[in-house]
Amino acid sequence: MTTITDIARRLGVSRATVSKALNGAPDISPETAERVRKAAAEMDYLPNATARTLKLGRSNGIGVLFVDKTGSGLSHEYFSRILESIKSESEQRGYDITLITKDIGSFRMDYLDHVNYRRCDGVVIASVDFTDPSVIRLVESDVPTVTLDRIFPGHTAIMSDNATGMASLVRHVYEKGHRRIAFIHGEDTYVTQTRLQAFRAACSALGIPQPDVYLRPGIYHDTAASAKETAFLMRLPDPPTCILYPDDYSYIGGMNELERMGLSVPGDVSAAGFDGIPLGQALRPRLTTYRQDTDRIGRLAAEKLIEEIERPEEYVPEVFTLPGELLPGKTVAEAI
Amino acid sequence: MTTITDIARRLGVSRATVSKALNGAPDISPETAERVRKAAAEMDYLPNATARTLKLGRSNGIGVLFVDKTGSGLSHEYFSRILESIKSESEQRGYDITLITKDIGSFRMDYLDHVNYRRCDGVVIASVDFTDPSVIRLVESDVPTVTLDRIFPGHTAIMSDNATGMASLVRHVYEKGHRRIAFIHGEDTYVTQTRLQAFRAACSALGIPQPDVYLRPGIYHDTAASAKETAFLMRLPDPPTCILYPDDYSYIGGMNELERMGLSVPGDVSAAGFDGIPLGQALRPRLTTYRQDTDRIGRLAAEKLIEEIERPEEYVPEVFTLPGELLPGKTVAEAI
DNA sequence: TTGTATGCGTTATCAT
DNA sequence: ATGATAACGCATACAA
Repeated sequence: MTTITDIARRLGVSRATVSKALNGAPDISPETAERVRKAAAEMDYLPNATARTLKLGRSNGIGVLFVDKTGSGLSHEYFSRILESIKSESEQRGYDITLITKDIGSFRMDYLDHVNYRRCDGVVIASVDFTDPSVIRLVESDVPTVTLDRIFPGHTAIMSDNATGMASLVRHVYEKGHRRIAFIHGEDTYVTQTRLQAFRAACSALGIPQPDVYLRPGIYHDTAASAKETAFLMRLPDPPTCILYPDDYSYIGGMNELERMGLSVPGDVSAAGFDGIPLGQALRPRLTTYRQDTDRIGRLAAEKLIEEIERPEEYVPEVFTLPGELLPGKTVAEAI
Repeated sequence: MTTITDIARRLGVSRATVSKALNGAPDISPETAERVRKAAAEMDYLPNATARTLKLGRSNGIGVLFVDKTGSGLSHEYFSRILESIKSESEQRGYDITLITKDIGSFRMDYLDHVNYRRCDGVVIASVDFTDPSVIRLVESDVPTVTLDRIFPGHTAIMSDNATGMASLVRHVYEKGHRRIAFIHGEDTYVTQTRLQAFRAACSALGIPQPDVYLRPGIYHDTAASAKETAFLMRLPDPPTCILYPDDYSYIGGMNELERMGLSVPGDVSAAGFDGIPLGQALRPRLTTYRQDTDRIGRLAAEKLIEEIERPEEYVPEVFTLPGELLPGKTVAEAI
């Protein structure tokens, strides 16, 4: 672990000189700068992030907050893909990633405490309960934050285009001839509200009837809940001809339930998911769904967060809505 | 951000006293200790990890190295589940997690450099190319490491029981009557070698013929490679009646290829995967596979790593082999 | 029992 | 152009 002091000693110069040379300060002679750089390379010098952070109050690290209420956490394919893209974009820009949590060890802390404890320069907030006071406290602190799929006034948010996604799904199944469309939606979140609203608007615009009983409360990423609601829907006197699921993964629950009931997709009933994860595309019949652009979502989140960190004065918070694309599969048949 | 100095000032004591009181030093009077603790709580004091790390040379943070050659990285369900369990176990024990990479920003560094840069107390190494010199350098350094699915002499390794897994799969399909069993294996890694060896041993023990042409080189988590090898196998004059895939995910490639060829699973050919991820269990027919215990693997890795960090003298490296379980699905039919 | 002094590695200010 | 010095927040050896 060679330090700046080692280099200074070897070259017979002061530590200040070495530091300046390494950081490209203008008041160092080109020859000295070169000597220092050469020595640093030879001695495998690497700055100590800890010392630097202590001195500068900046860590060159960002925190990522990922708490999935269903407990599936990182293993939720949609979010792990986003994490992956946040990570690679951050690295390129010189930041590494720390996973943020509550209550690390015996320390009782909330998210903001953890962020301060590690001096994270900013945080990407994804997949959390946005009503959690700890989350609110973090967002309202002066730590730069970027939220995913949730808007906080005065902050940057990256939104997957849920409204357009839902609208295009409804239009798609409408064009296939469906008029009795049920929607199993996720628990009450901003995303869910957006989708519900878009669902209703699209149905109205197309003149599709909207019986209340076709709107079922499911849970994201929860196959049991979808199974239950699927059973409920199909036992209705007037069952839907198409069911929209909260997400691709939860469709599995419905799929299995339908099989149990002796119903085939899309022979007896059509279905569509949301997310566009590989899982859905691997199913047979291939799932009709709306693909969210996880790669761009993650990259943009990291990019904007780092912009805010590095140029706080010029930074203007914005809401970005990223389009996805309809992925027509084989689970929506022409309705009779 | 209140510091130890703020507390000292408010209480009219020295910073040393505050520090000692907070750390439960024995040479502080109970009353003083109590006063300090109370003030700290009131002032929302939280230690600054950076300063502490600089002083102590320990960060209370561990690094996690996760590089998937196929580029799927964290989005590989098997690994993201392990990461999730490493994370929750570490948190409980007072450590948080930094994702380790090469070349962060303009700094050219390898894994060990990154670990030193952040002063990680230890590293869990998973899913990497273990022949990469950067990985070797990290393992051979004196940073405590725990590897997953790969043994390095003198280090702790957590092994999923690949040998038993492969053996039980072979036995299972044998009992279903299969004698022409092909194995599409992953790229050449320790895990692959273990499975290949177990496959051969099991076949020998059961008296199953092993034509070389039934042993195909696939790639983990790569559907295209499995598709290609599947096509090859099924065009053989004497095609197998059962194909074992590198993992559940890559089976998808084979499944789709078989469908394209007009062959049904398990009607025309049987198949099995490896991993036991939800994806496989969601498929219809449900995939026969061997489930690896991601939860225990991750927890044990974190537990052992932290033991080594905290009690380096007493620590004895060990190799742990964690059993999984056969998950009989519907993709292996009784052979004629 | 408490306080003083020192240093961890770095950078920034101010002299020289 | 270079160097001496202080400071970031904390913990510890040693002094009082």
